[in-house]
Amino acid sequence: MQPRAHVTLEDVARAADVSLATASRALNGMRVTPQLRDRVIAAAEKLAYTPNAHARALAGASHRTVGVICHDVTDPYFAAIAGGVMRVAGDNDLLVMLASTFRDPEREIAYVSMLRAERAPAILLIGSGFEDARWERALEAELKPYLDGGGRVAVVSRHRSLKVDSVLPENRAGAAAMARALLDLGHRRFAVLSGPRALTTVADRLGGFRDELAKAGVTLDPADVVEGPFTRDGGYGAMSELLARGSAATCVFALTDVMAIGACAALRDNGLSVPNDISVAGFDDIPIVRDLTPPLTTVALPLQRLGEKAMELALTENNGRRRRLLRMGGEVVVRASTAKLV
Amino acid sequence: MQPRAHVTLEDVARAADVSLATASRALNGMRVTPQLRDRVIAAAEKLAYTPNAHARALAGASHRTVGVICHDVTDPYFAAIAGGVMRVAGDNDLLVMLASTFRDPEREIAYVSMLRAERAPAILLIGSGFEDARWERALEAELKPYLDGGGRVAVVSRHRSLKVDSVLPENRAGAAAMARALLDLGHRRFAVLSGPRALTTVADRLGGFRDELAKAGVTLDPADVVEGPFTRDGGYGAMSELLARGSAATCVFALTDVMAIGACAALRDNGLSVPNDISVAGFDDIPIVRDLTPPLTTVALPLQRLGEKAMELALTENNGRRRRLLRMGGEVVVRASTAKLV
DNA sequence: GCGCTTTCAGTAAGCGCTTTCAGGATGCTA
DNA sequence: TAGCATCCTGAAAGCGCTTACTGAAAGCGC
Repeated sequence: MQPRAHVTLEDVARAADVSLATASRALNGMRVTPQLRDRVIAAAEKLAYTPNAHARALAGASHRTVGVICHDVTDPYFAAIAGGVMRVAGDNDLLVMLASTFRDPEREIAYVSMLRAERAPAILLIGSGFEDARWERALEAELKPYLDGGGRVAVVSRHRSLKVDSVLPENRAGAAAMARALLDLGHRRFAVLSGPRALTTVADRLGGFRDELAKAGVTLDPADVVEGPFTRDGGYGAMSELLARGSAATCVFALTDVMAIGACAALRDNGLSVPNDISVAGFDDIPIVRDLTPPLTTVALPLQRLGEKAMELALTENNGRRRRLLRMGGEVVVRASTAKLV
Repeated sequence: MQPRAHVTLEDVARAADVSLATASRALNGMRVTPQLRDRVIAAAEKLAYTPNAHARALAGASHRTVGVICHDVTDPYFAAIAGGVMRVAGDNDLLVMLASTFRDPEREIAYVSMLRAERAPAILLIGSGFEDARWERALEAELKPYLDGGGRVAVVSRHRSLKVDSVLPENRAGAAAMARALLDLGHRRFAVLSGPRALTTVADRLGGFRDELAKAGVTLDPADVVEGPFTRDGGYGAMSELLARGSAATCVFALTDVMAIGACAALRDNGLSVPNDISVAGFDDIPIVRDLTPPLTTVALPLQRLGEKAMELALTENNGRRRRLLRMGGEVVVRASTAKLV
């Protein structure tokens, strides 16, 4: 038998000798005589029938694939959050579509647009927004009609204009707490490995850290703030740059754990010991940092929970009033990568 | 103005005062008088129109979202491969939909079925298959009609029955090479931290390792092979179990790097030093293991390349003849986690 | 046994889009 | 200026499915 390109419901109906409507009903578990239903199901199985999701969606049946857009699934930070999202989605019998923008605002818009086109019931935006008015307007322009059309949106970690449910990790206060913890250890001269200024997360963490230091009368020398991509290699490069500049900092605060990992590698490659020669702290508490030697001091964020909460928000009605889950995490976990200065 | 639930092409056509056909053509860049086209585009923008992807797909337009199914995006191994897939997909202007099965065969089938329903142009299956005849048949039953319907499928790392293009990491020979490398270091008593027997990858790696040892007259004591989940905690647990058993092994081979990381943590927690007290080796060469202390000896797989190749296979015609990219990677990289036994 | 409600299968009307086909301008040749 | 090819535009036919709506048959009370 020559296989048909696609087996349709009509084929099934014909094979079972029933009408289209009956076939549809039988397959969707609606009231149909058991005898007919069995015939339809048998026919469907024999023909390896799979309903065309597009036709189904078009005909009005809701569909169950939510979209999750993050910067980079390859980054453990996003992977952990996505893990949380998928957990809750799985519990609710939803399929998850994960997309990476690789921090390209254009691509983010493209994905939102696509998800909108797919009539996904919900879109989750994970990760820092950009400090870019043009992008903000464009995203707004995509999201507004989507929301008006009944779409649900929840975001993790972007607090700007968007009028949607959000889960906000404690970036600013977390960084401030880290400043205090490091000051308590006796450090007075700090360096910061920063990420792209365009990310709101960078502004928050750097600001929180700097302001708290200022309260203690410690200022951050601009030469001690090095910017690099939010990646392991970005951290490596930034740390190398810092060493090249001959910074006198006794403690380096990397704005993400991933960068901190790169920084530690750079230090090791330069024959410096953490924390004996220099202390290193990170932010996020991604799972791996506990297993590093030395384990990394960092600001703990309940990553998996952030994802779970975001999915839950998107799943429940908000009655048009935006909800915000503030102050998620932000506690400093002091491990062995930071030394007490005597 | 009360926002419509969904702006349709018809709304745009009416606003621009043209026919449906013209609106469609204008928006799709087909030949239309510039004047009309501008009017249509202006109207579309004003109304924040986004074409309904389902209607479009149903009407026959091809769509550009490929599906990637892996065991767990949260695992750096899959994340790295997925990264490669996305790179190539991005270059080809494709959107990628990532799904995690969490090693549940049922869920894998569900995702394939869904992707089939979505009429995704290609499906990529990443990661070991299961040694389970029932599952194999069910998957076959999903894939066959999909392929017959013109769908493209490529797999990474599952070499069983499936008649589809595949990229096969050098599991068996890689493990054998590792056995030789470890023997060369002088080790004679080994332990293996294994994954679920149901995974073909486990059979290959364990078999390759064991057989190569046998060639050198070294046998693997069954008590020195501990099974656990392919996760960090799985490795931790398996290593703990091994210690509890009082194994005399001088070298532990974990079937994946992720497990090896857990194993190192367990050893550290037990006050044992790697590699002084015991050597540890892994498999995969996920990016992080270079940054561990000590950096991990492992079998290097070109993870990103595996993903890229798979995507490329799925993108190019195979004329019904299945292609296999064999012997990808498999070289042993000796780092500091394994010591020479004198 | 008659008229009523109830149950269930079938008919057909879309969902929003692409695309074929046909027809009306337009421009060109002779 | 008639005749023909060339372009565009619009009308309409689906793509495969869901779901009113319709109507027939069956079950009920009197």
